[in-house]
Amino acid sequence: MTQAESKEGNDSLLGKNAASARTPHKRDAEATQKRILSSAKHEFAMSGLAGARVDVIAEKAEANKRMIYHYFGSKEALFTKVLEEAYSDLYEAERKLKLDHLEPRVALERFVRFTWTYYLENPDFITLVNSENLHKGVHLGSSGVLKSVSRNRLHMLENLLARGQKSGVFRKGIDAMQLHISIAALGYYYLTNRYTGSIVFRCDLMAPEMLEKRIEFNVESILRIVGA
Amino acid sequence: MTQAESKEGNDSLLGKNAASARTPHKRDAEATQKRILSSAKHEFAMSGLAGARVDVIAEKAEANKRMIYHYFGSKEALFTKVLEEAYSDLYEAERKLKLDHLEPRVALERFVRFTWTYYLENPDFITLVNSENLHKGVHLGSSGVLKSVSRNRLHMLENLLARGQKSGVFRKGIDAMQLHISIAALGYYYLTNRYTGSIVFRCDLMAPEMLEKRIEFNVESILRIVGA
DNA sequence: GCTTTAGGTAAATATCTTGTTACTTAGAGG
DNA sequence: CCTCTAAGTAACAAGATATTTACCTAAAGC
Repeated sequence: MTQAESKEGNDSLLGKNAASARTPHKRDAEATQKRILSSAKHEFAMSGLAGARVDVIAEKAEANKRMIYHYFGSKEALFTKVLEEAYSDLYEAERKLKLDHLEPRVALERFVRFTWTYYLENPDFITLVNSENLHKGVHLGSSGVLKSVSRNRLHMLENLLARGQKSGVFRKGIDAMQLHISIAALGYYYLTNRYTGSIVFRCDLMAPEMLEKRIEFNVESILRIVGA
Repeated sequence: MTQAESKEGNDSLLGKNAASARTPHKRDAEATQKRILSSAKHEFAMSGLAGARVDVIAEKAEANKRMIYHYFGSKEALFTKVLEEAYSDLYEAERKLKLDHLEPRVALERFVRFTWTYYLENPDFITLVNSENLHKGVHLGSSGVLKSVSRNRLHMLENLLARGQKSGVFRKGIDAMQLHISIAALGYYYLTNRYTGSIVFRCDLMAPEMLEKRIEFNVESILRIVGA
């Protein structure tokens, strides 16, 4: 080693290969917080609150443990922030769905498919929610963010149901909350229990053709539940 | 200690308050293992694999940590055993359901209610399964027990569907596995996410009248899904 | 250029936690 | 009664782990 590292040479420490690890990050509070949040989301999703390691979160964020405490205060506060972001992201994606102008059955089907696809493409969301429920919701419970963000959570579905009932394609008396929960349930359960499910049913629940079968079953099921 | 307990005096497995905690247990390998398993089930269900503490498991079992390693080998092996037992218990309860002689729709409804009630009365089962899925099913995957126990898991439901199709009350082409998963999903999701759900929907999902509404919705949903 | 401050680093600390070791003793079988 | 095995206890070792402390330095504002 000639003189390769002049001053900030924070090399090997982590086993990553390319340049990104070498290049010390420019001082950028916002970027560092983002890296920490992203890393934390991944670690908490992978190992849960108790299983995740602050050291690993810092390392994967290419940041220092000290920064975690500087920006977030504690491991639990970081977990709370991660959860809030996860919910915000889902709600944001939901809001982008424009279902109001669609025929009710088409709109509902689209919502079912959206929910499924979101879970499929954001597996972290599911394990984070599971972790929070293991902890009895204490982090979200004391977080104003979720409460404000999840206001009118059922509005869209209520509108949809009302339109469908009016036009006669949906039956009357459907509870929007029960339906919302059911739409989530049919996808969430399948995906969150994909490992034990694959063992119990002796097949790969994550095989593409199995996923395909599942979403089609879910769409048909929900349409039958609301059908007039 | 007079002689109060003759020999198998395994007092209240858990929630003991006064004397029983003091009285040293008679030497009884089987009883000790049972106490450890029961305590471990509770702790793992409450805190997950990473969050549970071997010390606490031993203490609550009124046993010694050493005994855990003596009888089960490691924390993970104990977790595996707890899981195996949890699944066996569910399957055992399922087997006791005698649905063969019932009219298909009645039998199916009974199965939906059974599944719901089992989850409701055995909340440990849900969190244990969640924990195992967080760990990608590695413990059950390498356990011969579950594999042998869950053979023919769909047999009952397949029979039921066949009978209902024959008599015309169920439509044709229903996949027993998809239906089985859906029956579990509608109950499991609601209960496993009861904390975050109560926050998001601003109501107590565990209030008796809410539970009542949910199971009725689930029964109707499943019957609609299979309806001819 | 100089000062100040906020972004950043490394090492220390105090506490936990799993698993082990060395030891004690009940009680079954002779 | 005596012996020997297996149930049980308590204390320890080694390594993690969350959080803090002491320190450094880039770069923004003057």
